[in-house]
Order: sequence, then structure tokens, then C-alpha cells
Amino acid sequence: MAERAGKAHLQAMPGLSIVWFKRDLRVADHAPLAAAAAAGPVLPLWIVEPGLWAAEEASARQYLFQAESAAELCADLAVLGQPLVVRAGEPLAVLSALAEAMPVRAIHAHQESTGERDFARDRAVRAWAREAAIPFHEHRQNGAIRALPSRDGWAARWERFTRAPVLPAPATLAPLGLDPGTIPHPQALGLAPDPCPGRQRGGRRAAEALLWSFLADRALPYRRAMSSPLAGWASCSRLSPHLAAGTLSVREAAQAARRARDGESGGLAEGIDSFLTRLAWHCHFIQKIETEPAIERSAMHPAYAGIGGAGPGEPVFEAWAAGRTGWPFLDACMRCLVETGWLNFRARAMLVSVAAMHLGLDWRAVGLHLARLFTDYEPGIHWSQVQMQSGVTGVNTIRMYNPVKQGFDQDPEGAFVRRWVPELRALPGRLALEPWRAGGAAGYPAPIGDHEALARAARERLWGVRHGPAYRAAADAVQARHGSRRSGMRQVGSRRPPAQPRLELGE
DNA sequence: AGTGCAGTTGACTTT
DNA sequence: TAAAGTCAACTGCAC
Repeated sequence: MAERAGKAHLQAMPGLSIVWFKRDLRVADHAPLAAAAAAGPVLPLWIVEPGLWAAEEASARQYLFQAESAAELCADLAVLGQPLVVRAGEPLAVLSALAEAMPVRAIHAHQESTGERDFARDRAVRAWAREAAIPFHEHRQNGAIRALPSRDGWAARWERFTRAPVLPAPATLAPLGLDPGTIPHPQALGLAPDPCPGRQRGGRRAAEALLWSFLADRALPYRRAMSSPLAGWASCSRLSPHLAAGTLSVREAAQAARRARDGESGGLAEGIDSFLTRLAWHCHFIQKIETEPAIERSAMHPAYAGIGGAGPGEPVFEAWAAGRTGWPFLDACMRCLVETGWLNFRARAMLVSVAAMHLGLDWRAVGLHLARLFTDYEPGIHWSQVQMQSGVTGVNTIRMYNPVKQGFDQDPEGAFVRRWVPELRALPGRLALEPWRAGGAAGYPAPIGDHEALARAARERLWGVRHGPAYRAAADAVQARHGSRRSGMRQVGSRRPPAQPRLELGE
């Protein structure tokens, strides 16, 4: 083994620090790398975990994005002196094998806010490291805070975190002469073939290009254009897969955005401000899974625990997943997602809401299917959003999207629908959004149901749960645990913000 | 020119 | 990040 071959040379060293790269595939603003490099020789390690990639929410498109990012990280580290070392296996086995083969003085990694499987993995590594007397340092990488006692004051802490200095990459790394290993093919990990011709490319260069083009001009129509899946491709930052893989840090993005905004006024400054708000929301949602990893599995509000619904293999689910519901705008969004791995926020919300509400699909099955299609799958954001758009959080109102109205609002000319649903290309203008008015289109299904009647039934079903007994107290607990403290939002104990004094009442 | 009325628009509330 | 319902103000038009 490579570890053994280099042993004599390595044993002579005073000890090296392992930097365990996870979803933080960059050299800049990387606290574990900076801390390890300050202490001596560094072994930069990327572990390809079969267990992680065998998970239900994992897909080849996510893996390939990370693999591309890791390959570029390897080159960036090579320039510093020690390229990335890639090992396949479960982290506990890989780390303990390394620690037996060479003197490891410490392990540095970022904290990850993920579902229960990865939390358990990190807990096991911590226990092993304690046992082996190897210091295991976990650094913060975004606005999510471990062991947060309360949400109060969170926004100020996010500001402070993102305004702290960006850490430079180390100047040099001592070469270790280890076998660099190879990045496995997705099939070797058992990942299903996942053609995604429009997928974004991984890597730091792509992240930087997106960031600079967004801040220079693409952000100008952001507020207006981000709601449309057609305009959103150009006018949204599309940095989400990079933030998920860590080719760019939230802090780097926030500081670049603030600098770009300070030299601007008007539309571009407004677009960048909106982007900054969304960067904070990014961390706000990751905080939810950090606080409660079970949200990937169970509804935040216990009253919805048994809500269930149709899943894979059932015709309704398959029609939704294939983009063949007969509602053109919804189908276009699904097909666009399948082929590009990305959709703007609003379109994602509609896909979930129609699935869980109109079609009565199981929210967790819906979430798993969409997770695999999102190149930018980020557990905390994803499961918070799926639960919210399915109406099972018990907080916020039930937001039900009308799949036909959304088409009229977001794609009034029908261009997006014609682009992604070829069966409707012959229908001009708005007719593509309502092919039933043209007597249908060859090869395209009739609507799977009367969306207005389905919406009514879903509304009654979901509100029915809310009107049941013992609902209120549990809802307040969810709000206290996860709710934003943004001023003006309803807080526990007060049903609405205090009324402003009104002069004309003159009591 | 003023009046009545149907239809529209926007602000706000409810689900 | 929704949609439907309510209500008041407004608009265009006929008389």
C-alpha cells in the first residue's frame, strides 16, 4: 500500500496534520487548511465514501460535480506543493489506516450540517480520534452554529461571521510523496447512469466566473427575473452547486457582493442586496438541519407524521416525475430540471407544492426524487423547503401554487414551455400553456386532473389537520426552534405584531 | 353636468 | 416564495 511504502520517510517527520476535505473543495478561506498548514506538514485528504454515495438522495450528477471540483482542488494544492490525496472507503477506516501508517498530529475538518447518517459518521470519527489521542478540530464554514441554544441574535452572528477576514490559502505545502490515489468512476460507486447534458461544471474557476459575472451585470434584473425559470438561468447567480460543494465559501461570496454593491447604485445594487439576503437565508435553512437532523425524515409538526401519500411505482408519482402531468408549465419545469440539474427557487416550490398537495404524493418520496435531480443538493435547505412547500412544518401559511397560473405569470409567451416540452412546439404563444384549448397536442397527455378541484381538496385536507386539537402548542414549539427572528414576523405568544396606535381612535 | 351602476383595481385579510 | 375572498375606491358609460 502507498501508505506503507512512504512510511520510513514519513516516520522521520515530527508529525503531519490531515485536512479532511468534505464539501469544502477549495484552498481559499479554508480554516482547517490554514490551521493545519500553520502547524507543519499537511496531508490534504478527500475521502470518497461509498456509504454516502449509496444514500437515497445521492446521484451521479452531484458526484461528478464534486469529482470535477476535487480534481481542480488537486491541481491547486499541487501548485502549493502537495496535491490532494484521494482515498475510497468509510472515513473511520481511511483515517485510522492513515494514522497507523504515519505520525498524525491532528485532523482538521469543517463542521458539516447534514442528515442523521453523516452526523453519526462524524460522531464516530470524533470518538475514534479521542480514543487514539489525535486532536480532531472541526471548524465552522458557514452561518450555521453547532449546539445553538436559541435562534435569538442569529442574524447578528451571521453578519459577524461573514464579515470576519477571508483566510488566504497557505503559501506552500511540504510535499509528502504519497500515492495520490484516483477519483473513482460513478459506476464504481454503484451510482445509476444519470445523463444531465446541461449540468453545471464543478471547480473553483467556474465558481469564480459565475460570481464575477453575476456581480458585474447579471444581477441587474435579479429581483424581477429570478421568479421565472427562463430568465432565471441568466439572472440568478447559480452559485448554489458551488456553495454546496464548497468551491466558494459563503463568506467569500458575501464579501465580494458587499464590495461590488458599495461601488454601485440603482438596479445592480438592489439585485446584489437581494442576493446578500438570500445568502443569509441559505445559512438560516442549514441551521434547521444542524439543530434537528431528523427533518430529512420526519415532519417538523407531529400532526403531519402520518400524512403519507403515493410514491415511486404509482402512476401519479411517475407522471409527475416524468414531466407528463398534462400541465405544461409544471412538466416543462420538471424536464428542465432533469436535463440541467437546476431550477430557480419558485419553480422548485411549485414542483413540490403540486406534488404533495394537488397530487397527494408522499413529501419524503418527492424530496428524495428531487434531491437526486438537484446538482446543488444541500440537505438543510432542501428538506426545510420540501417540508415547507408540502405544508407539513406547521409554521408559516400553506402556500399552494397553481400550476397553470404560474405559467401565465412566469412564462406568458410560452417560450419556456415550448423549449422543454417538444410536443407543444407547434402551439403558438399562450396556447402552449393551455393545449386543451387547442384540442390537445399529439403525444402530450391530457391534464392528470382538474387542478382547481384538486387544490380545493388539498386545502381542506391540510387545514383540517391544523384545526385538529393539540395543534397550536406544537406549532409554537416549531416556531421557537426554527423560526426566523426577523422583526415583524410572528413570535410565540403573540398572534400578530402589536397594532400601531391610531390617532382617530382617541380613547 | 350629475347620477347610478357594472366592472376593475388595489389593499388587506383569511385559509 | 400562494391564492381566494372582502371591501372600498375608482373608472367608464348610459341616461
